[in-house]
Amino acid sequence: MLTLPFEEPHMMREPRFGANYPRESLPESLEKERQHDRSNSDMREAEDDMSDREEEERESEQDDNGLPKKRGPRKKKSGKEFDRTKVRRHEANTRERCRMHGLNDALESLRKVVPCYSKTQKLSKIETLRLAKNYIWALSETLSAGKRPDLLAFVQTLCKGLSQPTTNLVAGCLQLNARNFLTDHNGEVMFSGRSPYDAMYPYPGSDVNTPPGHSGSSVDGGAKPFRHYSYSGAYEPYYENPSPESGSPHFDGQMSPPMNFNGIFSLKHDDPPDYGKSSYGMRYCSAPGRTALAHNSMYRVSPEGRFPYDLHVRSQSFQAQGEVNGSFHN
DNA sequence: TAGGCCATCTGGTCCT
DNA sequence: AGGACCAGATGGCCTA
Repeated sequence: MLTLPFEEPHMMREPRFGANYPRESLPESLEKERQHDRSNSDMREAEDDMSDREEEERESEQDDNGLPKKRGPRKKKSGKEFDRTKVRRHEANTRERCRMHGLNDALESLRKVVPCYSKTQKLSKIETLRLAKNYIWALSETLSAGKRPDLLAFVQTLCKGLSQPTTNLVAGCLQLNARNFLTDHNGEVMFSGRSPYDAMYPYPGSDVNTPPGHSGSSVDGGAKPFRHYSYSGAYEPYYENPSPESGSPHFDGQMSPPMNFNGIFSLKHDDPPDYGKSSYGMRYCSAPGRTALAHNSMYRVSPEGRFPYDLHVRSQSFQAQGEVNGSFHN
């Protein structure tokens, strides 16, 4: 169906800034799209005349019951009524744009609190939602387990159901070898590596890392290709690059806010972030020597450096919730 | 060039 | 009546 606007030519030139739209209070996000909008509206303006004609033809085709309309002179809206309809439609369009911008702002806020954030390589909407769901799931499992989590299993849970590019991005953010988190055709994350410490930290339960909506999708119908690997001083093989200063090819170097300002994942940080000020959640270090412990950590790295990350899952997570809620209530 | 992603317009439905 | 919400349609942009 060809959807064409009602706007009159003079409105089409500034489709976003009709008489009823407060320019002064225009959000920044709207301002940035003005240029883009103009190009679209120019195209629509050329089609406006045809729009009116086609609309009238549509109205004449069927009645309220979907049946062909009775013959006779079609009731035509008066010019005043027609103008009012157009104005209302235009106002509705403006409101709808604002609503969608609010939705996008909220989504952007969500992007900033999931464990993989990059201004230059933004996650798509659907991938943001998937990653957020996985993140919540992984954190919930960590909480319910009541014991130190498995790093790789945690990351694998994060990557479940994500596209390969997103998986690469997440792995890049975490400075892990993306090849260890290959996603198979069923959307399951396949781990190609093998930890010699698998038996050292056996994970309780068999399905604790399967997010809702991802169960039963494996080929064998029950067994998950998702294996639980523990982390120890021998984790170096899982890094794409031993240098903490280099990321994956898809990673632009900007860490997600959990690393940048929330401190969930703390890579590339020699100094521990100030958790008392702004951070929450989980972080882990990129090298055994980088203990980077917060004094209020729930989980701590063992003296042998077997567990190079720790968790902050109590008060800091509530802080995080507050931040998220705040973002969504802007 | 095809496909993915996105913004926008639009009409329908529901609610106040 | 009017606003919020939703989903379909459409076209633009970008990338492989």
